[in-house]
Amino acid sequence: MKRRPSTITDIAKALNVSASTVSRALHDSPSISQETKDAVMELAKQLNYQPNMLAVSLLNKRTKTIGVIVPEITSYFFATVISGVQDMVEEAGFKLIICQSNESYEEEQKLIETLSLGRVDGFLISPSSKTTKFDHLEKLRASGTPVVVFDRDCPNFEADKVLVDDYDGAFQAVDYLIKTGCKRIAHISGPQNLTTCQHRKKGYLDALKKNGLEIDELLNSEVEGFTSEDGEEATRKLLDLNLPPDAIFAINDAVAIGAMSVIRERGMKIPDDISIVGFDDEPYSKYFNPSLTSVWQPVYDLGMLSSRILMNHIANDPDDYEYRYELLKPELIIRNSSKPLF
Amino acid sequence: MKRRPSTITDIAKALNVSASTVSRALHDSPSISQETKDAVMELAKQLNYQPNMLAVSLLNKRTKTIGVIVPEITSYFFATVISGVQDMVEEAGFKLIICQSNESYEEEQKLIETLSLGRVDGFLISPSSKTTKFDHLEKLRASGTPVVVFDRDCPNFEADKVLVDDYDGAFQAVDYLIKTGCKRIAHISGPQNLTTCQHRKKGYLDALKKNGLEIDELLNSEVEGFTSEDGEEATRKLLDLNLPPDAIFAINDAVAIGAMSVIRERGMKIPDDISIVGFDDEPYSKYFNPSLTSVWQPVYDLGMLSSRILMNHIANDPDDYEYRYELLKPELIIRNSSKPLF
DNA sequence: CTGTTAGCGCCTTCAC
DNA sequence: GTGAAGGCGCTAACAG
Repeated sequence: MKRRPSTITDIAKALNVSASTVSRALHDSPSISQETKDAVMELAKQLNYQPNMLAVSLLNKRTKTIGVIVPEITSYFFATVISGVQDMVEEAGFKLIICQSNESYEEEQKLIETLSLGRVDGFLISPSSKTTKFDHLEKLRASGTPVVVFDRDCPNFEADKVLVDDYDGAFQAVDYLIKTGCKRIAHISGPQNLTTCQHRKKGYLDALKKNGLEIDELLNSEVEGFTSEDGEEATRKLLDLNLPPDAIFAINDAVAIGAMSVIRERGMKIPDDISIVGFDDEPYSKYFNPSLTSVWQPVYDLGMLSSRILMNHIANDPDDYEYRYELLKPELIIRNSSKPLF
Repeated sequence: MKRRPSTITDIAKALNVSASTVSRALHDSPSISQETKDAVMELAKQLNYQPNMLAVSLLNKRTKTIGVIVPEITSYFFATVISGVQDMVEEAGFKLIICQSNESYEEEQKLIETLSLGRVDGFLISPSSKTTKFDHLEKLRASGTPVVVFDRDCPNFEADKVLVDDYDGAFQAVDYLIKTGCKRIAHISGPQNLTTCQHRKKGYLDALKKNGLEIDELLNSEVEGFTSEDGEEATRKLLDLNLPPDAIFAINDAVAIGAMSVIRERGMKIPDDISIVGFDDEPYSKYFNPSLTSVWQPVYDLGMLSSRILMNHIANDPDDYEYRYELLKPELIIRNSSKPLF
């Protein structure tokens, strides 16, 4: 049943014309008689001819494919970014090869390697939490492959970057908690070699300082991963302190959810005994009980913008290209896991 | 800065040998002197030579790439399936091109078309909820491209299939609700041209019948999408009935979550006034308040198995290939949104 | 051990 | 208007 796909040469032979003529006819070149065109077109349809993009790519050195590397695909955040990317590049006729590094530096390296061999036209990358060296990215840059870094920054690596103002988001959240009367605000922070986590922590600290609150090291608990289980564990520790917190600002919603569950277990009331704020504003967050106050990020737009910049860079790559740096603004969404302002 | 990647010919010229020799040396062919090999290897490293997979693919007609088409990538279900697929095929050196049809038949068609041009070695497909004709898939089959259909069946289309026993999952859920004393059990069903939704509905109906409960058409509310918002709307209707239900079996967790929120709004108690059961057992479901009883599916395994079957089919494709049909078993996870058995 | 030839499928000169 | 030739990068015969 498996038969060889038909080629331009097949058509040429059957019609007793040259392959070039067929190629031109298929591309509707003006220098081909209508007669020939019609004949070619018809036979092409009949033979179910489909151009072999591999051959075309080999010839003009462009695959119309871009590689996307994310730490993981199952999180709402990255899945939505990808969705935005997809919708953007599709119009331009680009395909996506999506890969997850599983937060591993080695896997990330290998993925870039492999995709390079396939000659993707550009990369969209959010580095793993273990990535601290960027040689693999430098290599891409050296070879002239456009790269856009998104969400998680790669310090000292020059490229187009589309990031979120995590500092601002965190600052807003904590400043708000303070204004609602919280005095001992804890932070469950993420891996500190991720810029996003650094910036959120800094935003937290600066909000405390600005409001004249003392900084207590014990109130900062760092988690390895980003799951609710991580949040549960961190929260238990915080609640076991001699002076437990009256608010928790969590690195993300998943962790916040874990925190809420532990707090409920202990019979404490949210937000009366303790306020909770998350980060990401996942779709479910408003459905929790109480609904979760969280920092919303323009995730879909992040994907759209990153890919637009990449496509632009690919289409038009002068020697004096100036890297773009975009910082998107997050927004605090106030719900019932924190107290109202008045 | 953008320089042409070096090729086998570059190395050959520099070393005054033929391209074939270089090719053989790079592949560590036994018929090449160690001397030459060393020289080639060294220069290759020096020039940062990377084989052009496009050329290789063009030659041996295999791209080591498989196309994955899902309705949407942002749902926990499909994202996790993809994760399983990724982990499986990676070992075999395959890449993934992941695309979402956005539940549109047209987009699905176009995606298959485009990926075919790129000569992917096989397809992993879960059809859109609008897909009722399978000509696009038949075309693939005719061209000899292996296709594995997963989760959502394509009736009358012959292919490898890896599905979940949705009927069984639904039956378990509803049977359990009845055993805990529920008498008026509603079902919020999904688009009925999806086999998954059909089967869940049938499981629901059969469980009622088997237990001698009357079937009330009013207790079945069908939603278009799979979001919590859809669930809210459907639930409002159900609660507004003259004889409202004392339990709701929802097509998935997202819908169930929406249902819970409406029920809380109305001041009713879960599960005392009304029990809720979802489907998918998403990671957050156990963190809701009350935690959600749900039907768990072996999602990751679904991805692993589907891709294993596909890779197998690709590697070894005799004329008398027998399509495989796998039906994975779901499992009811009992939590606090439903009453205990005793 | 190594080189030559040919070709994967397509397109782009350069001829006529 | 159309054809022939050459080449994208690589590999698999077939010769030595």
